Amino acid sequence: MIKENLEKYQIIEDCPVRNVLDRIGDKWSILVISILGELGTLRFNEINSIIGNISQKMLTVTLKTLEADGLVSRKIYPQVPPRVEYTLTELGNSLLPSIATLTQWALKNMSTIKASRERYFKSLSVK
Amino acid sequence: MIKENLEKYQIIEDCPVRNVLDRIGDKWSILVISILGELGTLRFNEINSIIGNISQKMLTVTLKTLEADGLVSRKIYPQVPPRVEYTLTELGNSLLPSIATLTQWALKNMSTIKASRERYFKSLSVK
DNA sequence: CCGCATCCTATTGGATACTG
DNA sequence: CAGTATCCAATAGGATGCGG
Repeated sequence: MIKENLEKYQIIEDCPVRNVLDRIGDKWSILVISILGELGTLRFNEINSIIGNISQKMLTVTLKTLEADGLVSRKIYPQVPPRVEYTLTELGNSLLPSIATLTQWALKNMSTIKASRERYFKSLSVK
Repeated sequence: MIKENLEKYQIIEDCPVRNVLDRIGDKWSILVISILGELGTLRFNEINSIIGNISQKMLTVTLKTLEADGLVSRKIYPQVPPRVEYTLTELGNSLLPSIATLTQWALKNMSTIKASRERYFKSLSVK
């Protein structure tokens, strides 16, 4: 009864789901997508300011990865100093509902989870 | 117009969303939750077999973390050799729809994303 | 059977300095 | 302004061996 489920979950070559989720499962992608989804088009330093504690390097690689995956589009204005704007693509927008569902779940249950963690670690120190 | 959004996204102390999403954003949690969600109660080695390429250590820490967060319950049968069963809690079950939405999005769009990546890296090598 | 402990490697991500 | 390049620290995660 379990045998027939093996193939479904085993990562034979490269699991399609993990292949995609690994990307947005990093430290900043979901946050950047949420911000762009809510505020629309933003410049590099605007995103930087909004997040506040992201390093320039990580914002660069996050945006580059999202651009490579086709979730974010990048528009360069050929002027000095340069102006670069980022916007969600249609594909990026299609991801918003899923992310919203997930973050809402997180918001709703975070206090329960935190309490559970404390209870768990307290029970460990007793043993 | 951006100022009033600052506080919302800046990670002043610890962002509640990231605090929770960091956990399920690791390599195995979503997979384990999906498997338990679909197959119900499973023993340690059953999950191990179904995934196939997970190390024993990582399955242990993944299950322990999910248990600490209250997403998975652990039942020990006091016998030799030991028998330990894992099941989603109600909280764990409540996460299933969100995960399903996300994985369905991933499945639906993975080919598009893969194509986008190839196009992107091909355009890089041209420059 | 179900782990835990240890060691080791690879990857992630931050800090800093520099460029068009 | 919008990056790139380099170095470094922290963490994640795999391999192996042992134990109840």
